[in-house]
Amino acid sequence: MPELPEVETVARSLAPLVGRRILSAEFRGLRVLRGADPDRMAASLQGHRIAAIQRYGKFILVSLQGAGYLVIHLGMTGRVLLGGPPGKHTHAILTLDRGGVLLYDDSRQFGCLQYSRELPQRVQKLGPEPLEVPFPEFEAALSKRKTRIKSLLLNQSFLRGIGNIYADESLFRAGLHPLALACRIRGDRARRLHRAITAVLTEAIAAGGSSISDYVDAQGRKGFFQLSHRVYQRTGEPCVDCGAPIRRVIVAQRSSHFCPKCQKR
DNA sequence: ATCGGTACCTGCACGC
DNA sequence: TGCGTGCAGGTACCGA
Repeated sequence: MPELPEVETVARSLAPLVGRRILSAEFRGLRVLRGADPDRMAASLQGHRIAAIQRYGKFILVSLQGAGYLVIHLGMTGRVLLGGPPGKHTHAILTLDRGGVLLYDDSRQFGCLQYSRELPQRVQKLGPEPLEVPFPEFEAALSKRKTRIKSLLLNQSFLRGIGNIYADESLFRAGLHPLALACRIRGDRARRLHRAITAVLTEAIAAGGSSISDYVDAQGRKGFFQLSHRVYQRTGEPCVDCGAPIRRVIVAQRSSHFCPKCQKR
């Protein structure tokens, strides 16, 4: 499900939980706890009030008043839902005051929930926010990487929050081939990429993200940015700009969709 | 220090 | 109907 725009949408939809108290926590699927003890985790959460909920890259940070963080990553299929009956893939149930219930669902279990006093290492070492990184810093970072641009955009220590959809869509808008070498993208081409990333992410957030299969926010609402995808999962369909069939190649073990005419190395 | 390749899971669409 | 295959928004870890 979740890249920056989807996680941002989910985090925003959790806003009604700020100020509420966690009465209890129950964990079923233990894989999403990544080895943490479910009883200790529940004890760490119990009784604390939610001070803030924010997105950080693809993570959701739930700040507990004076008591650390509940750190949530949605993986590929994670969903956070306010209320509703628990299902086959419900791994966590948080009971809140005033009758609130927060469920964590995740069929593939690539996501995780973690309690931590400080921000965990893997969160701290993420790169800058794509919507905040200034162009000179972005260009300088590009110049130091010998890898292909598609791989680099997926690397969370380069920028935090971009995933497969928005990498492909950004490269299309910038007119850059996914296999282009990052260190050779300079000047005008770098500028175009920086602008494309900003535009794509901003538009996607405004659309509530992309609902590819069953992604919904915490209140069950779908996003509609999938209607604006120009290359992602459009293999064989005509390019919206030139009509050439969109092609698919594997880069960094992930599908890359691009227009062979509009996107140059 | 940086790369690419592999592993981890379940569900779905497709062809036979 | 059922089975095998390939594919899917993710990251962690390994060895080169």
